[in-house]
Amino acid sequence: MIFDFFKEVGIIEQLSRARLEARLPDGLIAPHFAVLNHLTVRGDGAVPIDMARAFQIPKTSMTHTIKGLVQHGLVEMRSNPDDGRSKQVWLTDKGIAMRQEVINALGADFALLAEGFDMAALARIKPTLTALREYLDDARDVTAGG
Amino acid sequence: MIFDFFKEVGIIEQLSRARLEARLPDGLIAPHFAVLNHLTVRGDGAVPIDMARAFQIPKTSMTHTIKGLVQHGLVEMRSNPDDGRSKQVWLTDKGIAMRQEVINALGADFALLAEGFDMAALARIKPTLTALREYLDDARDVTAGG
DNA sequence: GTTGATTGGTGCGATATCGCACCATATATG
DNA sequence: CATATATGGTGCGATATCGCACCAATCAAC
Repeated sequence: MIFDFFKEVGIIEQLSRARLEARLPDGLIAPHFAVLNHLTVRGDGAVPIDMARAFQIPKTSMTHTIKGLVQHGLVEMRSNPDDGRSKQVWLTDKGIAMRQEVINALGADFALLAEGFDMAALARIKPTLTALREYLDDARDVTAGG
Repeated sequence: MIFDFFKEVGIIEQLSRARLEARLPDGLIAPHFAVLNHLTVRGDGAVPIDMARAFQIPKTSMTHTIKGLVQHGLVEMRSNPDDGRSKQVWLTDKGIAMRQEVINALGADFALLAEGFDMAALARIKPTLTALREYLDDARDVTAGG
């Protein structure tokens, strides 16, 4: 049944998140890492509201996550020269280093996974997951029956 | 890359959870529904600690979730005649009815999804997801590099 | 059977999520 | 350019998650 499909997705998300967070320093959780990663991959100095939209979370949640990163010295907030309302979030050297360490540790985790599980099978189903994600993303505001 | 696989899983989880919660009465979220569903599918009168283990969450979290369901009159707590330490969680008529209404609403959501997305493709990749979930589940305590 | 260890539940505190309200700034309208 | 509207950020309160500590009940070891 299709309901079970999403149940499996939920469990895998929970288990993989637990493994990620086991690699993070005390006091940091998945959303913190997601921000560091976003800044690295999509470009440093992002505006908080833009990341909130990218993650599809409320802006108050993003404010809170960034505050935690600032307190740990992993990012710093700067005023945005182009817009006095908004700010920019910049990685610190410590933040760059910490993300890299986590990436390295995750590499070991993935290597272990590859020893016991058919990674090619995951690569094979990834396009379908991507298509589903894109569909759900686009149809975000479409509701059945009101 | 394999990292992106889990990223897709995370996003799909987030989007599907949002859609589920849009179908729930005010004040109830996915974990509440998960408990109602568990009691319906796996058997009524479950012991809280057993559900906490099934969901792989701390027992304090389960206590909290059940408390919310009790306050909404959807389940009731009874003492366990077989073990004075533990309790049992039983669905109320209201709880049974509420779950069914949500199931019905989700049916409409799934029908809408089926109109725009290839459900057979999801059915095709489900076994791989199940295998991955089982693997991660079994290897829960195995760590790479300590 | 007494005693120590284990187990199930919960109060409490720290942190997370998020809606509401508010303020500062920017943009649009005239 | 004065004013209305929109936008970005944050304080606050409600609820969620979860580790720690504690208690009651059970089980294990003798």
